[in-house]
Amino acid sequence: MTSIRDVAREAGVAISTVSKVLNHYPNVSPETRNRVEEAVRKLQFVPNAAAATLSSKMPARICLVINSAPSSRLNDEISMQYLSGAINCARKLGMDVTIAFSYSMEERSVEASIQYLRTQNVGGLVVCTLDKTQSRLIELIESGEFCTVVIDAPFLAQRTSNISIDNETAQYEVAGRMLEENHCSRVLYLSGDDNGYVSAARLGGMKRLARDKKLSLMVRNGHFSERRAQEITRRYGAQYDAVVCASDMMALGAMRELIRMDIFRPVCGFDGLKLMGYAGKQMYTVKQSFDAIAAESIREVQRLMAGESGKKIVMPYKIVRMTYDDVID
Amino acid sequence: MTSIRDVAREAGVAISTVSKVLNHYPNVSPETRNRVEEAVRKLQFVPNAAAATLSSKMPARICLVINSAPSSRLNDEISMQYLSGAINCARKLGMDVTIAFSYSMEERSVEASIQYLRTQNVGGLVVCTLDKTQSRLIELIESGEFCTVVIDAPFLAQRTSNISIDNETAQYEVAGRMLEENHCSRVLYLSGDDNGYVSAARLGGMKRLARDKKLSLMVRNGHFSERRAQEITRRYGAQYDAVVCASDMMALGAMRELIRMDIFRPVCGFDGLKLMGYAGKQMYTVKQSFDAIAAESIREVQRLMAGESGKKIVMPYKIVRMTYDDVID
DNA sequence: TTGTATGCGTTATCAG
DNA sequence: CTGATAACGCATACAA
Repeated sequence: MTSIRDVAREAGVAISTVSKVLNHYPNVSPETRNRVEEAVRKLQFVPNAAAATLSSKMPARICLVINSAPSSRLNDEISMQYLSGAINCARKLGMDVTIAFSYSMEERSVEASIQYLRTQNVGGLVVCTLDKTQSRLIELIESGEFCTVVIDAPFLAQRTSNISIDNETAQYEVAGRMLEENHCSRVLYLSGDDNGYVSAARLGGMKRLARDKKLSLMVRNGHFSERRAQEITRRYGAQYDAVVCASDMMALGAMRELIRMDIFRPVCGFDGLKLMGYAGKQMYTVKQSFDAIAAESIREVQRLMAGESGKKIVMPYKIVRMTYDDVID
Repeated sequence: MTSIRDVAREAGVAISTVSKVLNHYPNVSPETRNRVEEAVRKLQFVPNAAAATLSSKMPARICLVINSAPSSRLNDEISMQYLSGAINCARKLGMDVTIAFSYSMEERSVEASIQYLRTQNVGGLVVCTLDKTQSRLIELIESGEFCTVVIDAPFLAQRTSNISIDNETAQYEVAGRMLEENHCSRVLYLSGDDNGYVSAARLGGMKRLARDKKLSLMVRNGHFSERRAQEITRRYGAQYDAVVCASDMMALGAMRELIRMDIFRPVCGFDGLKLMGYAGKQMYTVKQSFDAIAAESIREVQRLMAGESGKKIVMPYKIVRMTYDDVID
């Protein structure tokens, strides 16, 4: 294997000079820089990342914690976007990303996870999907052992940042838009589970809208479950003008049931899954840019690793209408 | 940071002895082994992976090449299963997995990719999704630069293995089962694109079935596209007894169109996506265990890296019926 | 601006 | 069975 030493010899300079060129240090004359770069090309030199991290002692790795329980397969679309956003961004920044699944972190003790991450030279965590049942992961975050960015959950500390869209306002807006267009005033709201960190904010947005627009509002807990959404809609759907859902999956269930009942009620969801195209009718939803969120998370965790302190980041979103034709290929 | 040296001091042995214990070498007395293990526990010692790979010169990393173009979001379910299967298996084997997206490999020159992978200490590749348009990735595979396992494409060489289910037989069986149950003999077959490596095998299976069962068979290229499947079904669906599709997405499109046309024809797909539950009717499909395939790929690439030679691996599958109720939560 | 020398935490070789 | 010690490839403080 060709090393930095060979490059140095080829270019007729010292090893350290090569290193400086490679790492874009300022104090190198253009001339030597050229010589070195040419030698690099000629020898097809490739720096060894392991040696670099070992030498610099800088843990350049970030662990992306994602969720993919068998039960959530249909949400994989979201996870993949987190993944690609994070990986592409990290690669640009020269950081290395390793993947962990949140369910597997729940299977091990916190100490075991910490040990594993340390072994892997992980210095920062990006937690993509978190609910209140994931006690070990939460403990890991709160331990402050690693710089951490948590998506969609309100953790904040010296070395912990959080990032999300403004769920409250988004829910307010998407519901408001749909209700207005359809002249509805009696609303059935399917909220998310209490274990979900975003549920409260979304519910809050809906309640605020109800106050502002003097809506009659009934709230039922759909637990982010398509099946529950169906059941609730079957029972109460006919009595309301519209169904507002705190997630796309629930919106799908609600719409499916309404079609089965052969009554029309506008429905809106939340997240912008492609799957929404299969609802059968067009639907409003809140489209998040998960890859942008993940990219920003990577930047943020890098900031934290550089010693900066944790903060709260709010990302933009869009209200969109999705139909089958927007979605299929 | 506590290192192997500290452990050695604590246990009163040499560094090399600690290393031997850590790596489960045979020639260590149970007594010293215990002393070392205790010291490890006491100091909460965590070995440094970077130093290990640097020293052993063994590239312990595997790059998993997956696909997640925006157009294929609905197939993310498959990619995520590949991902989790690979990562879980690799972790058990103590191998490190890094992720690359196939579209980003097409954006760079082959040399650049090789260089990047080398830098990352990658010794093996697992390519999850490949079609004939991905010329650079193909070139990379054929360069033999890395030990490679290709899923669902017939690459084979000294350091290249391939793995897949028996697509020919699977197509034969799933179509056979469905046609028999529904007493159909006139079949519209929506094949995959010629760019897909599995298309020919699946088509072959269908043709063999047609011969064996004396079916009247019409083949149309659906390009793995839901929309195309719809169009073809609209045009020809009424003239046939059943629609057999080389992918779930096409099956969805076909079924949707049949429902719109308000005629019933049995449809079957291929892959076992959860999304199939949204077809509206129950459907037969071929369920692949993508995570098992990925896990096996990891084991295989490790075998290749150990110097063994490439081979062809065939994985099992199941014929299943999927309905909405099987799928939703 | 360039070069020298030391250390990062392991593994592996080889002598005891 | 155990212990020195030399790599591994690079970064960096320091000397020139």
